[in-house]
Order: sequence, then C-alpha cells, then structure tokens
Amino acid sequence: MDQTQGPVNRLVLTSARATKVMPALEVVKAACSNCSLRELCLPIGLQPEELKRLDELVSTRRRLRRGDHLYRAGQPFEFIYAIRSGFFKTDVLIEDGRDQVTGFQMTGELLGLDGISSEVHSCNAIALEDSEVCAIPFSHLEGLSRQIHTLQHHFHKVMSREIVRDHGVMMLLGTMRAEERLAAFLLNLSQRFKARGYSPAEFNLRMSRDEIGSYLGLKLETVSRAFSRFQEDGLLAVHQRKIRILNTTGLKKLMTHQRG
Amino acid sequence: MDQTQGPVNRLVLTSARATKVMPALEVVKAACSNCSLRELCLPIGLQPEELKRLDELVSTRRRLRRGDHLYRAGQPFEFIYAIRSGFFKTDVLIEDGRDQVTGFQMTGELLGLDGISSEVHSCNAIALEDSEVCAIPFSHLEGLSRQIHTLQHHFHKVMSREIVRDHGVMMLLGTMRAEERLAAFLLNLSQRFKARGYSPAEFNLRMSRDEIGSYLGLKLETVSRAFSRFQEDGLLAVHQRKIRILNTTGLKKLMTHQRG
DNA sequence: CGCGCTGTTGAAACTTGTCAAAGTTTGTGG
DNA sequence: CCACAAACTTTGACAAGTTTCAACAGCGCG
Repeated sequence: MDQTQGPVNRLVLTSARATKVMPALEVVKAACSNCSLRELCLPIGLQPEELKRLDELVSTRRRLRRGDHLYRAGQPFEFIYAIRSGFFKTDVLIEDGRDQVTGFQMTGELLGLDGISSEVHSCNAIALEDSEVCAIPFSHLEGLSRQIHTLQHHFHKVMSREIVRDHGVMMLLGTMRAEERLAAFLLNLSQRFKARGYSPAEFNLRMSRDEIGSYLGLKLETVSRAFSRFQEDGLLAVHQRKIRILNTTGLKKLMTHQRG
Repeated sequence: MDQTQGPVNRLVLTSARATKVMPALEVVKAACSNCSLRELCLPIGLQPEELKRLDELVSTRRRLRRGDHLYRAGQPFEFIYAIRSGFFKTDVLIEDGRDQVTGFQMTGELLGLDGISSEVHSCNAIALEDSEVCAIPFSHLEGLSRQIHTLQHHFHKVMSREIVRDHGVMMLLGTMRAEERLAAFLLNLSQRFKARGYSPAEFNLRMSRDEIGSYLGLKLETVSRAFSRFQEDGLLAVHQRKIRILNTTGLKKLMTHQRG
C-alpha cells in the first residue's frame, strides 16, 4: 500500500471498536505468529501455542500484480485468503452482461467466504494494486477450528460481520441518494484506513470512478459530479484519486440527512 | 401458512394443531429427528446418531403471532432460530429514520446469524404471519459443531449462502430497474415455495407493497405500478396479495433484459 | 509529443419519487 | 351481522434525481 501517509500508529484493531497499539514490529515471515496483522486477521485472541498450529495451515503465500485475478467466479473453492498487503475488489457478473462490484477489501480482511456455500466461487476477486495474500486451505481451517474454540468463534464472527456489512450496503443502495452513498463510502474507507494506522483524512483511492459507481449503484458520471459537488462545498479536496477529507462532520451530516 | 394450494409433495408442515389431527404420526416433540423439515434445515446430512445429539440442543420452541418481534436490533445475541412454520422479515433501521427490509425468511431458514459478529442483534426479525421457531443456543451449536464435522460444514455453508444471497440483492439494487427487481423477487419467492412443496405458480404474498418496496429499494407506488404493468402484459394475475404467475419465461426474460 | 485511458461537465431524456385522491379490504366494536 | 375506522392499494399528474449521450480536459506512457 502506498499510502499518502505511512502508518501513524502500529496497527491494530478489528472493527472500529477495539483499539490496541503495538509498539514494536518484528520481521515478517510466512507465519501468523510473527505477522504484523495478527491482531487484525484470523489469529485474533489465540494463545501462542494455538498460533503455532495456525502457522502450519498458512502454507502458501501468493503475490499478485495489479489487475490479476485471485480467483474467478466458477472456479472450485479451496482456499480462504487473508490479505497481507494490497487492495482488492470482488465483483459478480450476470449473463446479460451486467456486473457489480460487491466489495473492496484491504489488509487483514478475508477473501473467498462466498465459495463455501457451493464449493465454487461465486464472484471474482481482483487485485487493484500489487498485493500479497496468505492462502488458507479451508478444510484445514475447519479442522483446526474444531480444535480451537477461539479460532472457531472468531471465524464465525468474521462471516457474520460480512453479513452485517452486506446489510449496510443494501441499506445504502436501497435508501440513499447519490451524494449520501458517496459520503458513506468515503467515511467507511476513512475509518478502515484509520484502523490500519493510516491517515483517515488523506488517502489514495485504489479504484476508478467506474468501480466506485458500480459498488454504489451509480454511473461513473454521477460519482464524478458528486465529487465535484463535495469539493465545491468544501467537504473534500480531490486531485484525481487522491482524496483529502476536509470536513468529516459535514460528510456525516450529509450521509444521514433525511431525504426531501 | 395458509397456502392457496397445499403441499403438492409429501413435505408436511406440522403445527401442533395438525399433529393432533394426524393420529398415525407420533406426537411432535421439540426434536430435529422427527421434524419434517430436517432435510431443509440444519440437520441436513447428519447420521441418526448425530441427529440425536442435535436434538438436545434445540430445547426451546417459540410461537409468535403475526407482528411479533422474534428479536430486536440491540438485544443481546444468544440464539440462532430455525423457522418451523411461518414467515418472517428482517429489517435494519438507521438513526435518521430510514429503514430497509433486508430479507424475507421462510420455513427451514435460519434467523439470527447477524448477531454473531458483535454479540448483539443488528436487525429486527418480525413475524409476518403466525409462526413457530426452534431456538438453538449458539454456544451449544458451536460446541456440537466442533464434534460433528458435517454439522460444522453445513453451518458454514448456510452462512456463506447468506453472503451469496446478499450479493444477489446488492446486484438487484445496484443494477436493475423497478420491473426487473420485482420480476426477480417474484421468481425467487416462486422457487422457494416450490422447494417447500407448494405451487411455484400461485401463492399469497405475506408482505405489503410497502415491505416489498423497502426490500427492493422502491416506493410502494412503484411496486404497485409494476404489478399493474405485469398484469396488463399477461405475466401475472394479481388479486391483492394473491399472485398467480402466468408466464414464467416472460418474467425471466424481463428480469435479465439489458437495460436500454 | 501524441495516443489512450480516465475523469469532468453540460443538456436532454428517462425513471422513479412525491403528492394527492379515491377505491378496497380488514378489523373492531356495537 | 353491520357500520365505521384504519390500513393498504391503485392511479394520475407533476417534480426530482439519475442516466444517457456527447464533447472535452488531464494525465501517464510509449
């Protein structure tokens, strides 16, 4: 991630809630136990002993270049992926050619949960910048989570969180108008960058206006106009994909403003 | 469920009342092993021995009248609920007063998965007709699924299926226009009724136009107009909440029709 | 230095929402 | 069992928001 500002504090937290600060950072090897993301990712709350056993699962690392597919809809499901670095989008396609971005995923988040239900991936996952993921064989994960209660519970929480997130997006798509959607989108990104130790006020978008539009159920022109409007109103400074939030409260107010 | 046509195959939806009337059957107890839904619900694929152990979990039954809340957003999460009979909706509310229906659930489906992530329910679940559910203490379910591989895997599939379903709704909300959304909605209901042994062509809607609209991201007037249009075009026969699908292919074609 | 991709802006067209009124059904209490 | 109220549904006319189409600007790359 080439954030405009590097990590301002060293990680960490899961949801917007728990905050914890880790002072030192060891060298990263291909193991959860010395991964800087362990408090953000799957290993949350595990004991050192348990962590070691998780290490054995995460055998494979995979590097992707910008534009590469991590997996495609229709491919057999085998792995859950944890994002070590980088930025992804997932999208679904239907026969008639329409498609929609269903999410943007960043460091510490899991990809592939959609594949469990039918043993086949139901969406595409595409790297929006050079990225690295840990591939976790799902059957092994199930095996280990039968042995480690904490891991099991945490995994269930992650899946549930995804469901709750999706409900939020449904809400956004179903009830908000264009500018409200974009405000909600930016505030969400801001919060997630913040949670990862980056500036919540200034960041680079990894996705195009078209991809934002697809995610928000809008045409790219509408997204572009909303950006312009926000800039006119002094809420943002926008230079291409570089965003600076000037007025967070203003954005929040706009987002929750009753329509009409 | 007062379907316009009873079950067309032998999948019997038992209520306490129905049981009394059927002398040949044993009295229905609060157990999965003699529940007619066991092939639709959580116990799929379990061995008789394993089924017995699941029985011990499902201690509580709960009856609800039309309009009753099964749970409310903000309440502590403790149970997963399996619908034995009836029909539910879930909805989310945000501060500014907006709300959205996030789903309609029927027999054999699970409710409450949203609560796992934060130990608190994130939406309301409301009965749209008199209903009955089995309450499954989630911690027990986790415990048992650490012992029964099949149960664990099936539960993961159910959660994943919910995620995939949500992606479908996002697609619908993000890319489809009003009539396409309603067509998709009706075809989905039709399919689910069919899976339960009811007529896929003729059914009663359990929800109001307003609730359909909320789910589809439309105003009730728009839903009403779409129904009228479908009727004019000979796709449906609509009498209040009673729907008869006259032309399934027509609906499908309409649903997948490119916009423009 | 120009080409291609991405983003911005304008005007017109289209879809859906809003407001309003009237029709229909359901539920309740006399 | 009827009458009335409340809730729900339908329909029309108009307004608002978003998309579509089109032209152009800016940036990055070869």
